[in-house]
Amino acid sequence: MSTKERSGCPISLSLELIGDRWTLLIIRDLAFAGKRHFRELLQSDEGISSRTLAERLQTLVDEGVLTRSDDPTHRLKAIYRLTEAGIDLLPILATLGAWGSKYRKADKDLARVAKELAAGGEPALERMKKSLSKEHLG
Amino acid sequence: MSTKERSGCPISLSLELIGDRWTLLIIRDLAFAGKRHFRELLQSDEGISSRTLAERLQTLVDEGVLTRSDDPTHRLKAIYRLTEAGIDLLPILATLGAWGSKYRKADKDLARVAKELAAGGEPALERMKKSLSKEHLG
DNA sequence: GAAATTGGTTCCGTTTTAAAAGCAATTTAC
DNA sequence: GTAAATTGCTTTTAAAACGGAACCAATTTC
Repeated sequence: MSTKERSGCPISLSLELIGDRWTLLIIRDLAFAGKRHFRELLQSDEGISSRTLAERLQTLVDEGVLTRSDDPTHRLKAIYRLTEAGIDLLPILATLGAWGSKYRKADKDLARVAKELAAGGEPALERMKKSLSKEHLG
Repeated sequence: MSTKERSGCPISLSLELIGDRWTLLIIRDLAFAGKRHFRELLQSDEGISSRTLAERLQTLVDEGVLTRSDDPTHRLKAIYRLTEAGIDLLPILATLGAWGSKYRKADKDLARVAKELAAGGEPALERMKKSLSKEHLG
């Protein structure tokens, strides 16, 4: 993930940060699966390597999409949370999920969930954003 | 771009195909810039290499997101067009554009365009989809 | 006190990517 | 009619990204 920007196009700038095979899966697990710790995020079905996970988390923190804080109940644990910018990635996850449900061979149950979120339109997204704000921003 | 699927998650499946730094920029240029030919697509501000462009176009055709056809007016030219699946990527482009406009240092004018499309909501997207259908599906 | 758990780091081999040059077929300019 | 330009790629070479496995010190659990 290089840092040199290629153009001022908003789509391009987004892709420079989240345009890869892993970043949005990390966000997905923070948003939908309630994961907060490194070892939890390591356990995704897709099997991210610890090296890649560590690097992505670092960049996401640096770029203001996540925060990293100490777990008060366990000194070795770090807590990763979404920032407002991270929560605002939700519409992207939703549209990706809707497209994948429609055009790829997706798991039935997960496809249904994705379609429901998409069918709910902006109101459903706003509700979920608010819920995420409570969980992640406190 | 490996072909082995990592999970049945719709988001993950979408990212396997379009989760990289280039694919959605190609779609963007087909959808917003009216580009149709290889050399036109090569001229993006971001400077994709001809090797990467060729490989991406091939997979997108294979996966049913684009079509490739001969240009009747010029034997050396090929015409790339969006399929229905390609046109349905528009909401993803729109949300990516909106996020980039809000959280990255985007060009002012392009940010305005992106925000307008997002502000128009689903009706604006549907209108643009119909317009793209006319242009690409004929 | 030994074993397990924590968030990573290090190493190494493979895959992906960028940059540049090249190419045969065709079209355009003169 | 011929030389130059244009077409969609392919080839080559080198650099960067990535995956897998092992490893680590600090801490927590048993």
